[in-house]
Amino acid sequence: MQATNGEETIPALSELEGAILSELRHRGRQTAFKVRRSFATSPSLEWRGSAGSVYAAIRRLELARLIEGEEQADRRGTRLLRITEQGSAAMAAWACDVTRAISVGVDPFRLRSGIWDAIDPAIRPGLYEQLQAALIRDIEALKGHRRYGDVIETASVDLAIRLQQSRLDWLRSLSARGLSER
Amino acid sequence: MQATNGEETIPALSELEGAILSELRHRGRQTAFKVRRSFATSPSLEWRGSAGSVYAAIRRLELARLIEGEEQADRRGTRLLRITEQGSAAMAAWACDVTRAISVGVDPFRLRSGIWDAIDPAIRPGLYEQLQAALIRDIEALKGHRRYGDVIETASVDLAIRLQQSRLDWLRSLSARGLSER
DNA sequence: TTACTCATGTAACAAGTTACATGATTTA
DNA sequence: TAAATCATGTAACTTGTTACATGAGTAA
Repeated sequence: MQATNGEETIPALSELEGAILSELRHRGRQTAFKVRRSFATSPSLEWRGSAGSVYAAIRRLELARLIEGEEQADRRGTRLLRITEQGSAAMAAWACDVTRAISVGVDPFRLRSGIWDAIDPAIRPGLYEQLQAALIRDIEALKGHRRYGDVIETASVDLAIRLQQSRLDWLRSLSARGLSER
Repeated sequence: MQATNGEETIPALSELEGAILSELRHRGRQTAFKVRRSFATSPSLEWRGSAGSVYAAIRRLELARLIEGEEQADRRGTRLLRITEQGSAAMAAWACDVTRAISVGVDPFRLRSGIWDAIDPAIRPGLYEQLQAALIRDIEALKGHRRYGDVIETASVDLAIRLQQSRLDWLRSLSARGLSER
């Protein structure tokens, strides 16, 4: 996120900042703690939503007036956060950035896929077996998760299932090709 | 990546470090510059392979003795890098880490998918239109790219195409559902 | 000889991570 | 009342980013 330039903010939101805004937009007033926890239970390893990142991002968003906090009459200093109108606009711009939205992102599977073809042929079938089994388990877990999620989460989980399924299809297409060649 | 503990290295390679090792493993001796350039032309926005990160990662990998450099008889200080045996082992461990490999990663499309459903209905159809058009263009570009890539890159490009296709299918399933409801 | 590509990096900054610290409130 | 959960953060660190600096070799 960039700083204010004196007149107006030109917020190029990070993925975390966008996600925090959308969390507040769709679930209403939340404490920072709850925002953070909703990230912690996300199905991504890369997405820890650590305290250090979330509280820092919230401070940045508040400075840019994209969110506001209200102190509660509470001895533990609970603050309820809500998104401002400018925040909604910034979030919409972030969500509708087509170039960024369709970017392939950081995909650990894709990054490793080229290597698997060249590893020791003695362990390769076992690895493919493990990958397929892990993908199948993950798809099942996501399907279970989908039942309890709300509308906003459903899209995300649905896409995660499609991603894992397409990885699985790719692995199976490798095996099929391998068999036909022998 | 973790430091040596006096006796042995326990390298938990970052994605960049793993990618550098696999680049050297599969394309043979390379200058840091060429490794870097091969990342710069990658199809990911999140993957810049900036000078700062690549040269720093190479220094870390060299300190951990996962790669070695040889000075060339050259007045511009060209150094050819190659992977060591320990480097190959570390790369294999990194590539075969099933849990990390099947992680869904940071997916900008999935992160935004839940928001699109709730944006202004006046602009939503246009957005979906733009997303579909951009995905189709990207798939065409990837297909063109595939023809010139080597064996290692083919897997990665193939998976990128499958990812974009599954996003496109998801968008089309939304439109189909939307139409049937009206 | 001018411009481009190859090749090395550094400096300042941004934005994550883990691990820790502190205390209030609720539940078993 | 003990343990779990809610709630706030900070400190030290890691690993990326952009933008800049420097210079050698090559092709127009």
